[in-house]
Amino acid sequence: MNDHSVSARKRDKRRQILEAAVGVFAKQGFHKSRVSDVARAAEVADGTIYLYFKSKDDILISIFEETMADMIERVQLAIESHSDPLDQLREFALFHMRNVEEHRDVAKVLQVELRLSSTFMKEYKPTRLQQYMDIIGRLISEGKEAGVIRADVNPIIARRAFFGALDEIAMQWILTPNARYGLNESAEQIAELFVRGLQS
Amino acid sequence: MNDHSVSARKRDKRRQILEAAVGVFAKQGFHKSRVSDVARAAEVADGTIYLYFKSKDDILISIFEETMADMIERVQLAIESHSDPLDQLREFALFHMRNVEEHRDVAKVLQVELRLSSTFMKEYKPTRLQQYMDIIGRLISEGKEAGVIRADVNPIIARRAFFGALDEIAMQWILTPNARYGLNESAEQIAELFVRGLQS
Amino acid sequence: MNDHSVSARKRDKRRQILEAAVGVFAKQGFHKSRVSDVARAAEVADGTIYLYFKSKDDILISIFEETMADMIERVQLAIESHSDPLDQLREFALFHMRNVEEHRDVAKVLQVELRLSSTFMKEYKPTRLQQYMDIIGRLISEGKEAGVIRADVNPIIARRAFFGALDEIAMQWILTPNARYGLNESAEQIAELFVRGLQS
Amino acid sequence: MNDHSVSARKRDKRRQILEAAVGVFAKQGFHKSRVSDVARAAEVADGTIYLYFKSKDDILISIFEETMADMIERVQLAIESHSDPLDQLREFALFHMRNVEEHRDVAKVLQVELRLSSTFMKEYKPTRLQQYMDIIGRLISEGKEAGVIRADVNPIIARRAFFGALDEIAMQWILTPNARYGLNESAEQIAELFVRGLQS
DNA sequence: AATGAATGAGGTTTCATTCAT
DNA sequence: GATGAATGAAACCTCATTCAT
Repeated sequence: MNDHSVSARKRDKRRQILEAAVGVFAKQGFHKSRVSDVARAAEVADGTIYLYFKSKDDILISIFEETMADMIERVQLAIESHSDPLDQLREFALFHMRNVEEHRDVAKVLQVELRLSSTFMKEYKPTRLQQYMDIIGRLISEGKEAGVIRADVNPIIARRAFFGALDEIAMQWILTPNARYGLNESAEQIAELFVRGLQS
Repeated sequence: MNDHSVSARKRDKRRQILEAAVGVFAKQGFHKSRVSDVARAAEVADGTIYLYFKSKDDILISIFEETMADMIERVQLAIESHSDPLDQLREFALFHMRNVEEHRDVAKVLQVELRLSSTFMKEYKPTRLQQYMDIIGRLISEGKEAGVIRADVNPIIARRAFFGALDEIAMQWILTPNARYGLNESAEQIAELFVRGLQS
Repeated sequence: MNDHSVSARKRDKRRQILEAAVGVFAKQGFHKSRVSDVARAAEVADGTIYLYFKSKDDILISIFEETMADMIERVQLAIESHSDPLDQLREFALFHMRNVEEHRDVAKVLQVELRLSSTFMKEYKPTRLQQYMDIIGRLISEGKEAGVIRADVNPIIARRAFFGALDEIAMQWILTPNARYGLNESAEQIAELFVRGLQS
Repeated sequence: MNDHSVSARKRDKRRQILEAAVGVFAKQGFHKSRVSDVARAAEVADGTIYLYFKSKDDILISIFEETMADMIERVQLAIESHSDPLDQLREFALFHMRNVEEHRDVAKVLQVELRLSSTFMKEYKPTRLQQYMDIIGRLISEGKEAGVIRADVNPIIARRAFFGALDEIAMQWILTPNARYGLNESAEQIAELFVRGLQS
């Protein structure tokens, strides 16, 4: 057995636990999920979890970190196909909502459960979230430089407002079993609102 | 002892507990606050709390309910001074942020602690929050009827986007001890964004 | 208002509480009954109970004491109509069971609830119960002197065995909603057993 | 480590807790004993108790269940040495009392503490006690068939009367530190009483 | 005598984490 | 690396009782 296969197996087991955790947390909620529930779902022993994660919270944070890293990468690819910053913003909104729709379990854990965890938002600094929002901020700044966005727009405030709008709608959609509006329509509406609101 | 003084004393004690709870929850967080911490701060015995509230969660929910009821009333008064729905929306944003700024402790409990409580958002239906958001929705609908807001705006999506934007900024301001931007500037920026975004 | 009426009213309120307590304890069980439940049933304030009884346990003990005092008096009247100690024993059994049947609530409290109270049987010395059982013991001793009961019967053991037999059957009847045998038949059977068992 | 030693150790720890519990409950009473008292006596952590028992009540019920199962087995062996049902009844009485005398702590827990526990006698159906009493009933029925016991004896009533008599005496002996009569004499007296009372 | 608001002690159970095997 | 038995900290709430009015 060579090094590669060992570390590959290791990564596999880590992934195995992470995927089991997403399912368990989405179904029962983070708080109500016991570590042993995750262990059972991942088909490992309780103690094994602690070979890969520092704590129960660390599992949640890892889900967040890794999902966000992936999203940051993919959203950048998605917006590359446009050149106008405003079109890119629209693309961002569509991407975000499509992502929530396609990975409901992951989205539920990130949107709902993550916030119910007392460590998050307080002790943990969500750098990844910052990075994700920074993409929005960069687009706004580029728009300002290109003259398509009003000069008096504060990119720091605007990017957070944009993200807040997307986030609130996504949260609602996740919590409501049968939402009245699809996320696609919501994304379009929000994009339209902000594009009009931002442009010179 | 007449009826007035008795029920007044009773109301007083309830308020005494509620105010102590806001302080304790804002400082230590809801989860880390013990009922006896609230009792000590309110200068009553632990058991007394349960004469006025069903449970620890009930204290949190009562803070929410009563603060929201008050805000709903006051925001309606605040927007009455304007007649244009778009001006009223701007006033709403300013009112909301002014409120967060002036009652930081209460805002912190509502914005942060309430969401960390596992009962809330899941078992408890936040009717008051709905009512508060409904005011935004009503302004948008009125704006559409008056022709100052685009006909293709979906008020249900837009009101939630507007609230989400305000909420995200407020959350950030509360969690960041020394925020770069005052809430007043943020309110203006968001109002401007949405007014431009919504208008025909 | 003269002394008589005052103390009469006092006795009335005491009785009022005692009767309410029997009902409440029989229905909910002593342990699950709160003092305020008894107060509400007796239509007095919680504190009033403590003007008449030292503690919650004291209510239970008072029910016991007063019921037993009454039963001791009445059972003596009942057995007076017979002269043969063995007939008197039979009468005792019949009286005991008739009493359980006719005052099911009181019996339930005495038989079941009293024993579930941790003070009773341990700290409290049930003198009245002793007195009640002494009547059986006396009948047995008289029977021995009269020669109708075997000389080798130990009255102290026999009286407790007799009471234990009655008590166990009564307990079962009280706990079983629809008992297979009426208490009258049980009394006859036990009497027959002991009369035959005791006689020379 | 082989399977045997693992499950043996497991059984050992369970027994360790059970034996500690008997001692603690007998000394302090079930109600006054805290789970941590039992844990300390058994030299395990508080939480370990809950790996073997569902609740504090479950410990008590387990003591009862397992002791009764053992007694049922042993009393049947004990009465096998006789063939006459009346001799067997006598043997039963002697066995029962000998058992109480030899396992005073266990008997105290079963006789006294079990009844003071509010769950028992009310929610829990004591099947084992029924089985134990059934042995008496069976002996009586066999006696009737063999013609040594009166035809008009109701076995259901008689068996409970017999058990009640034994139980009441045992209870008294356990509660009275220096009882006047040994349990052996009491067993003989009760056996004599019932044998004479039952026989044709 | 009557009230009832206020008191405050007290204990079971869960479950994240550890560590000997 | 993997296991899973063992650990032990931690806090909500009830309700008998008191006492100022």
